[in-house]
Amino acid sequence: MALPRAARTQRRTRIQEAKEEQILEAALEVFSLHGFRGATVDQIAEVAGMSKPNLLYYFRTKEAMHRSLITRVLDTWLDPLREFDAEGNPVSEIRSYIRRKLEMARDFPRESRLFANEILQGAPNIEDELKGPLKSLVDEKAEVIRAWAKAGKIAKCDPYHLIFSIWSTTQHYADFDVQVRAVLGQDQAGEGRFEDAARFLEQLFLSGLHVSE
Amino acid sequence: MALPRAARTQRRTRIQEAKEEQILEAALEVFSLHGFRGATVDQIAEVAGMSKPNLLYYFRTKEAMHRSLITRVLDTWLDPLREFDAEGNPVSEIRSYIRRKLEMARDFPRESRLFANEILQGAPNIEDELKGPLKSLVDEKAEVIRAWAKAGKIAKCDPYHLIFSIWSTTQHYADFDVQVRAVLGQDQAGEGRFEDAARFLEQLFLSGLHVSE
DNA sequence: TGTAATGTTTACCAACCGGTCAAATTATCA
DNA sequence: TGATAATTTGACCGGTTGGTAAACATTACA
Repeated sequence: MALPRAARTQRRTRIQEAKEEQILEAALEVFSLHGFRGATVDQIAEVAGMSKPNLLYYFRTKEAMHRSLITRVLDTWLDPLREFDAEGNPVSEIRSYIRRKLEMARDFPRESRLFANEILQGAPNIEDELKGPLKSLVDEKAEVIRAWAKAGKIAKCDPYHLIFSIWSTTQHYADFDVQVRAVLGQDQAGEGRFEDAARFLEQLFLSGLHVSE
Repeated sequence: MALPRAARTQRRTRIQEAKEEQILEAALEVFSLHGFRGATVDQIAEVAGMSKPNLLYYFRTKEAMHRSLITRVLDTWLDPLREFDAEGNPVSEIRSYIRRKLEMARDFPRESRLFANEILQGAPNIEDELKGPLKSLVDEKAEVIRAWAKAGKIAKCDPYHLIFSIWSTTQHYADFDVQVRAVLGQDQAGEGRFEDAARFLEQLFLSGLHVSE
C-alpha cells in the first residue's frame, strides 16, 4: 500500500520531489488560466503528463494542490518588498522596487494571475496569511516610508496607498495583459511595453513624490 | 408554448423586464464572486429567487446571461473615460477622472470584479470589443493627453501607460478589496479608505505630471 | 535475488451541472 | 367569461467532475 502525502514528512524520494514539482508547474498553468473552480484535475493531470489517479497520489485533493501553490507563490511574491531597505536611499529603493515588481509581472505572469484570482474571489484560503504575515510586512515598510517623509526625503503621503499603487500598477501588466495588448495594438504591444511601463512608472512615482536625483 | 428570449424582440412585458433585471442582478452577484465557470445556474436561480427552469426561460444558456451582463458592464464602465474632455483643463480633467473611477470602484465593486475576472481569464468573450471600441476610445483620449503634453500643459509621458495606471490604481480598491482591508486592518479599513485613496492618487498623478493648480 | 515499499493504471462511482420536457399555473384580452 | 398565450415548476437526462478501489508495475534495499 502506498503512503499518501501526509505520511511522507521524513524522507522524500527524488521521484517524489520531481513529480510534485511537475504537478505544481502544471497546476500553476491551469489554475492561473481558469481559477480554482474553472480548473479540472483531469486538465492538470494532462498538462503534467500523468494520469489523474497518479496525480491524486501526490496531492490527495484539488484543494491541497491549490493550497500548496498559493502559499508558495505568496511567499516569493513578497520577496521584493522584503528587500525594501530602510537604510537605503529613497529614490533608488522605490525605483528598484518598481523595477523588480515589473520584472515579476513580466517573468512570472502566471503566479500573479493565480494570486489575483484568489484575491478576486474573496481569498477564502489565505485570509489569515493576508492579515498576518502580509500585514506585518507592509506595516513595517510603511513605517520606513513614513520616516522618509518625516525626514523630508520624500513628499508626505499615505505609505499604505503608495504601496497599493505600486502593486496595482505593476501587476496590471500581468493580470490585465490581454487588455493591455488589445489597447496597445499589434505594433506597440511587443516586449518593449515593459520598458515603456518602467519609464512611465518611474517618472510618475519619483516626481509624484517630489524626489529627484 | 412559450416564446423564449430570441423571439421577443417586439414587445416586452413588464414582467419580462422585471424578471430579466432580477436575473442579471443575481448573475452579477454570483459571477463577480466566482467567475464564469465557478458560478452555477442553480446558485444564480436561488439568489434571483426563482427556479432554474424559470431562469432558463428568460436566458436560454448560462453563457447568454454572462454575455448580456458583460456587454452592459463594459459599456457603463467606459463612461468616465468618455467624459474625458479635450477642451477642459488638464488638472481638473485628470482629477475628476480619478475621482469618478474611484467612486465606481466604491459603488460598483461587483461590476469591476466581473470585468476583472473576465480579463484575467483571457477575455474569451470580449476580445473583439477590447480591440475595437475600447481601443478606439483609448486611442482618442491618448491623443488628447499627448496634445496637452506637447503644449506643455502637463509633463511629457506615455499617455497609454498613464491611462493604464489610473485604471489599475482605482480598480484595485474594488478588485483587491479583501487584501486592502486585510492590510489596512480594522481601524483604518472603514469607508474612509476611499477618501484617503483619492487624496493620495490626486497627489501622485497631479504632481507626478508636474501640474499644479 | 527476493520482498516489501513505492509508484502507476484501469475501471469505476456518486454528486453535480447545464439544460430539456411536459404538465400545471397564471396573465391577457376579445 | 372563456380561450389563448405567457409563465412557472418538478422530474429528469446525459455529460462532467473530484475522488476511490484494487490490481499491477517498479523501485529500493537487506
